Amino acid sequence: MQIDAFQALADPTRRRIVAALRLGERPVGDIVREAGIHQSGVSRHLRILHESGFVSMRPDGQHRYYALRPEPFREMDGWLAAYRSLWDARLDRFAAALEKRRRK
Amino acid sequence: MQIDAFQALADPTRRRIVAALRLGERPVGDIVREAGIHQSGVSRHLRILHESGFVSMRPDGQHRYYALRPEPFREMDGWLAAYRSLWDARLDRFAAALEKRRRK
DNA sequence: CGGATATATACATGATAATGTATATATCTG
DNA sequence: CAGATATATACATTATCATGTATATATCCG
Repeated sequence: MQIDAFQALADPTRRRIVAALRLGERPVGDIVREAGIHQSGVSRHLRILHESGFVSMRPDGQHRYYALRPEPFREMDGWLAAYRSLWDARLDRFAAALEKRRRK
Repeated sequence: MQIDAFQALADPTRRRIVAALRLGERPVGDIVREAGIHQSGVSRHLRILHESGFVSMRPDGQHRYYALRPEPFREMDGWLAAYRSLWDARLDRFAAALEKRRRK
């Protein structure tokens, strides 16, 4: 994996692609229509999203279906968790409770 | 504000700086010691973090104290929320409901 | 005032990254 | 097999970015 989750999301076009996959898997052609850049660029962005774990790929004939994968989102959420007390005291308490529960 | 929260966090050194501020405000000198790059680089990173809303600055004599601000973290959490059903078990039922709906 | 300390900025440089065009590869259809 | 369609990749170009060195600015202290 060449680049990390944060770097993968740094590019706005990649975030648009990720958003386009929110409702389920899509073939590249669909994504190109929403991305606003050339097909070759979308293909490269998809490779980066794949390498960084954000998407899976399922070939089907001449199509390739891309779909979101949960891991990097979990990772980002884990990173955010360390700062959650900064802005939401209630959530912090909730997280502590969850943590306690998980350890039982 | 020139760059967005995702771009601000894309750089590992900036994430190290953010981490160094987790326990409260620090003067630049402290941060330089933890950042692993030259003072001028830290200063530039702090400017970027400031412009993207991640840090506040409080001058005090010849020192400048930087501290984390909550807004961009909230923003990131809001972004993540749209994908939470992907991976958060508590939201599984919600996701299933959405899926069912989409197929109709 | 004058030197020391803390921080920011200008400049040059090397690295990385996003993009389009053109082309390659694979698969489908007749 | 031949053309059409879907996707990926090579290449060139341009823009952005991280970094160090050197210097500027501001504040402190004697």
